[in-house]
Amino acid sequence: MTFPSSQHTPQSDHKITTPGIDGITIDCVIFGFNKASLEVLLVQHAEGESIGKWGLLGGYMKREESADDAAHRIVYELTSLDNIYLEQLKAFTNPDRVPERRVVTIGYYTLVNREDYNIKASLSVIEAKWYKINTIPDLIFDHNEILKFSLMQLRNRVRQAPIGFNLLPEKFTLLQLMHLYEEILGIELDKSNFRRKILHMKLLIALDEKQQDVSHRAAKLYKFDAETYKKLTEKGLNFEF
Amino acid sequence: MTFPSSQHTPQSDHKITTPGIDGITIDCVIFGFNKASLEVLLVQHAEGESIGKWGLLGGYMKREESADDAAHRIVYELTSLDNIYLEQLKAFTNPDRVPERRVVTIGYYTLVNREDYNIKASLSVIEAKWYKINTIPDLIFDHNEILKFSLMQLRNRVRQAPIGFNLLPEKFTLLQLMHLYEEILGIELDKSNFRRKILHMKLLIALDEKQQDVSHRAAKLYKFDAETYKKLTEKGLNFEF
DNA sequence: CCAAAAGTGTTGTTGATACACCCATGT
DNA sequence: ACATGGGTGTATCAACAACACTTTTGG
Repeated sequence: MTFPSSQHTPQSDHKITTPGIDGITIDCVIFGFNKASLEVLLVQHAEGESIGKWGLLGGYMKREESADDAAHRIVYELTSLDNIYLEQLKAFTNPDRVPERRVVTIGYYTLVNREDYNIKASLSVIEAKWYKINTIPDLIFDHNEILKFSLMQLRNRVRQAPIGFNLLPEKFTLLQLMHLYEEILGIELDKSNFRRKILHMKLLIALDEKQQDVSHRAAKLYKFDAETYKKLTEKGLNFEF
Repeated sequence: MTFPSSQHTPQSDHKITTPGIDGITIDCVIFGFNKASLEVLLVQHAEGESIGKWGLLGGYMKREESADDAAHRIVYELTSLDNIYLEQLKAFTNPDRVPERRVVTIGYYTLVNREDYNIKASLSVIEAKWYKINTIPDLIFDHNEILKFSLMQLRNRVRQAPIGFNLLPEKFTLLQLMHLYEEILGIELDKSNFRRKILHMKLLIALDEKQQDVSHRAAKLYKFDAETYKKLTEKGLNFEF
């Protein structure tokens, strides 16, 4: 937008029509997939007024970084995960979302492969723990709302683009992938129809490997084909199940 | 998120790790539909450093209002439009999106019926003008980017929910609706197939009225059926064309 | 041999697509 | 009469759902 004349900028005058904001934070919903459950990484904070309470991983956005950069940094500081799938949800701006102060938060969600992940001791975090998404406790501030929104967003996005792969190890079986979709979308899928549909998309590369140490017929392993995805992504892609 | 210990809050210390932000603004992409064209309302600002330049309608978010409230207020102040369809896009946070100051903006888009609309003289706006979306000039700051993002979002949302109706008068013909979709999505549709599909959805109420003063066979008028939409919306709805 | 999951095949139904055609009305 | 858009009907094809079936492997 355009700024009012200079004597009304937030810098020169904090008290008039635009008293400004006390701060902008980033809060990040970290999704993981374990066995057959969609889970979220929550943290218990070590300092501040919300000490001991569970909440999303968050932090301040610095003046010289974008929100995307801030989100990547904050996730990296805790998990050492790099190059992860990360997407902005929206800004949460309810004036009383945080008591006392006027703090706007920009919500993010990320999809991580739990095998890669490795919690670091962090200055501001006592503990971090994965929660199944149907057993989420009461969280600080509006974090339950942010989480709910992120789930909606995840369910929508997962139907339109193959982002679900980010939750799986590099090599996976078709049924693992199917269970992932079933869990995220909360529906049941037909094995046969799922195979046909997903293989038709040409998004998977069949590997010359099979599962090891399973007490039943070993399934073929596949990996996601990022190349052909790029080609397909331009003309749209239907992921409905 | 959780705050660091009190001596590090943005209030008590502006210079440490979280120097904060100079302000949060709202910028709003106002879409309208005229004849067969999708258009956007742009404004020319009367004051500030960007005087005379075209940009999106924007303004500051006040301390005591949410971003949604601010967006509604800002649109109302210019157009007197109330109860309009309005949706947040995302926060735009590039550190140098605005020179000199660190200003984050929360983008919105709205769909308005151009028949209802009535520009008001506004303190901060010299002029407002509708631009066809393929003839958008260079805008201030990152407003071209915001506009581009809003178009993407509009194209996605319009396939999933019947929000397009907000761009039309209350009573409309099937071909008007079809042209709207053609224009937004940039595709050609088959008249016959479109009719079948849209009427099958039961989202339209056929009125006992016809077009007036047209130099060809008058078309039946329809209106959007908000009731059955609510019922359908819970179990999802496919708007693909 | 049995349990458990992997993987294949078949069939009916639905819905999208492409087109051809007739209808009403103002000039 | 003809141009313009309104409106109907139909044949073809691809996608999907439902479900029955066979295969492999460990215990």
